[in-house]
Amino acid sequence: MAQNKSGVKPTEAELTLLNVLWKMGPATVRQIHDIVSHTSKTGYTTVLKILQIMHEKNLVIRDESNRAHVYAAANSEVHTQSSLLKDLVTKAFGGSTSKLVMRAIGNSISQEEIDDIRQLLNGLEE
Amino acid sequence: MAQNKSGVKPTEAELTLLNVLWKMGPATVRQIHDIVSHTSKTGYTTVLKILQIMHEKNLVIRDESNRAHVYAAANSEVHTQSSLLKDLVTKAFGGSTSKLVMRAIGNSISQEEIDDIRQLLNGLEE
DNA sequence: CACAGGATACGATTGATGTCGTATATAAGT
DNA sequence: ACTTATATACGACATCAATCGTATCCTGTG
Repeated sequence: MAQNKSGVKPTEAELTLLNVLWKMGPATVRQIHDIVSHTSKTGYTTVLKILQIMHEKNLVIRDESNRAHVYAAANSEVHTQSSLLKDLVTKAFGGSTSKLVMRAIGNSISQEEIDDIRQLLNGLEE
Repeated sequence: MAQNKSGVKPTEAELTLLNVLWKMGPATVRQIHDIVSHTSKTGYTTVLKILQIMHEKNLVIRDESNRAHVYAAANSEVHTQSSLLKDLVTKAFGGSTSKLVMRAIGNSISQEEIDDIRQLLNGLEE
C-alpha cells in the first residue's frame, strides 16, 4: 500500500521545498524553483524530480489540470513539525518530551521567548 | 580534513548505538550487539561495521589495546541532543527555538512535565 | 604447537537521496 | 503551420546508509 499521511518523514531537500509551499501556498515548479534558487544552486529539474518523488510519497498533492502542475503540501506545517518532533523525542530523548523541551530551553533562549512559553504553560493548565 | 566534533549528524542506526553507549559507557562490539539484538535483528557484523564508520566520522573513539576493541561515544548525550535540536530548529522551525518548544509542549505533555518545565524556567531567570 | 572460537577487516549488495541531461510534449505567438 | 519557449517524463549517475557474507587474524587451551 502507498504510504499514507503520517508514515513518511520528509528528507532534508524535501523539507526545504515544503517550507516554500507552506510559506507561499500552492505553487508551480518554476515558482518554487525561483525561491529556492535564491539560497541554493539546485537546478530546475532537480526541484521537479524531488516534487515528483514527494508526490509518490504523498507528501504533496498536485493539480494537473493546467500544463504547469500546481503543487501543494499534503500536510500542514504544524502536523509535520509535530511529527518530526515526535520522531526526535523517541530517537534521541528516550521518549520524554519534557527532556527535549528542557534541553531546547537550556540551549539558549531569550527572555521574551521564556515569557512566551510561560504564557503557553499557563494557558494549558485551564 | 576529517570531520571534527560538531560537524557530523549521526544517522538513525548510529544514534541507536550511541544511545547504548551513553547508557552503558564504553563497551565492546559484542556487548553492544547483545543489547541492540534485544530490540532488533541486526547482525553482529552490521553493528561492527557501523561502529567502524562512526569511528571514521569521529562519532566514537575506541581503545584498541585489547583484542576486542572498546568503543565509547565521542560526544556527550547532552551535546548530541543539543546539536540535533539545533538542526531541527533551523530546518523545520525557521530558526525559532521557542516555536519548537511550544509545538512540543502543545503535542501532549503531562501536568508533571509542565511543572518540571516551569521550574526550569524559573531557574533560568536568575 | 596446533586449532577452535571469536574478533576485526574487507568487499558486495540493495535501496534511498540528490543531482542533472536529454527527450518529448504542448501552448502560444507570428 | 512553424518555431520557440517552457513543461513534464525518463533515465543515468554518484554518494551514502544499512546489511551481511567471507576472509583473515589473534589467542588461549589442550
